[in-house]
Amino acid sequence: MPSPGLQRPRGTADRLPADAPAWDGVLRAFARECRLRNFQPISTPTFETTELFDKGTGATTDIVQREMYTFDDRGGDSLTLRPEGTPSIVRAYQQHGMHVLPQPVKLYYVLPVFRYDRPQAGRLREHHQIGAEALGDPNPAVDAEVIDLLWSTLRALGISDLALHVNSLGDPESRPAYRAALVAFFTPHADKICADCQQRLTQNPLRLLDCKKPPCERVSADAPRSLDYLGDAAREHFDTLRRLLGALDIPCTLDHRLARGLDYYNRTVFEIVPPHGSAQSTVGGGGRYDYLAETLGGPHLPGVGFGSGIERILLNRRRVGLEEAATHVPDVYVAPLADAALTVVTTVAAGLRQAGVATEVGYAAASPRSHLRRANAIGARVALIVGNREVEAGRVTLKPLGGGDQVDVALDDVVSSTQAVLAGRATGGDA
RNA sequence: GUGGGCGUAGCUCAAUUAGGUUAGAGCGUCUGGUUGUGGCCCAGAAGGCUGGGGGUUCAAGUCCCCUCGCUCACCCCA
Repeated sequence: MPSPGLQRPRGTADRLPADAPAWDGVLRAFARECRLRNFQPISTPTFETTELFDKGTGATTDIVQREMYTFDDRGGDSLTLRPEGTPSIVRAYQQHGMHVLPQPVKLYYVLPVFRYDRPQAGRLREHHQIGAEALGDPNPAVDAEVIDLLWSTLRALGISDLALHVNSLGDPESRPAYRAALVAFFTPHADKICADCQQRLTQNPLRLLDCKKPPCERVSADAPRSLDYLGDAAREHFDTLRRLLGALDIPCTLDHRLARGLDYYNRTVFEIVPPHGSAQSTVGGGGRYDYLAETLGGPHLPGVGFGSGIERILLNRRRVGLEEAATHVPDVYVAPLADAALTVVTTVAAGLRQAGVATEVGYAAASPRSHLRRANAIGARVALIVGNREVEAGRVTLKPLGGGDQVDVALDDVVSSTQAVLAGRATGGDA
């Protein structure tokens, strides 16, 4: 691997031509599911003011505390490579006055996100997410549609063994009571939980729930459940969501310990995970964030959305044994046998391309053997050979590479004859 | 951020039990196999400061240290 010279930065990946079909497949499936639900595409800058994430993502999150790529630009402004998509989308909603549009405003995006973390399988410092946000409507039917969008996309991609975990974190009014209950519950057990968790006890008690360490899990098994602290409205919201998920035939598991790592969630939180996944295997996750917009200094704006890692989706496609499509190859190869054929080759190729036929050319005169070897290696189905004989006669030799006799066609008929051969019809050329 | 494994041509791997001459092969690439015809086959070539740096030794791809990178687990997330 590391040959001399420059290497890409740690935790980044090159996406090579061979990877394109799989990647495009994800984007196409996602765009289709979005279109079917009237989600519209949006894209926002790769970097934003640091303040957006400090306030939006939340100062107590790991993301903000130790994972952001933050730098001062030459003008002295603090900027940050986005570590997630949601705050940018809410910011764009506010900045463009999308409250004048029919609500909810439903947006989707595909974007690179950056987090400084130790790379491992399924975890990169730059990864890519598909995501969607529905802004301006608090109804649980919107939550259901957002979850359905991600679920359906993954199903369309052939990954059918994933599990949906859901929970409700309640609203700001009920949160203090629940938080206090957690603290009251865990404090007597403080000596039995890990050091991290002891810190969480004061910093962010909700996160005590999803610690995977056995001692902590033992303790938290009997911990108070957020559902028991929900207000009537939040309870009804969650019940309706689960009913609608049932109507959509989306099986979901109630996970009392699902808390998510972002500060802004209220009510609905969800995650989609593979059957035997570990912590870093989450394929996608999201939730409702009705108070994020206010946190950013705007008017009240309910919202719900998700993000899902494209690299992890692809990992799961491979895990379940799905084959990816082959890369595109040209249909035709045009081969000059002599310098005098170069002009003809160029114009023939241009004519084919105008007719929509993918065409590769030989860029220099060479022997038929070497040209045909190359044509074969490239995967072309038809070779068009132009040598001195053809140039003089104003014709080209058309050779089907899958077998069959080669024919000699007039320059004016090259496009139609080639298309006929590609379509599997008789060539019509005179031999 | 914490711990473990690994690092030889573009790729997959070799390199004779405690180190020993010009580090090999297959695949791939390029060029040829007389006269204008591919796939198979044959031949040849290109391609490595053995990730990088330092150390031990008469001698290091092989041993030691550092560093970079990959990888696995933890953590966290997508």
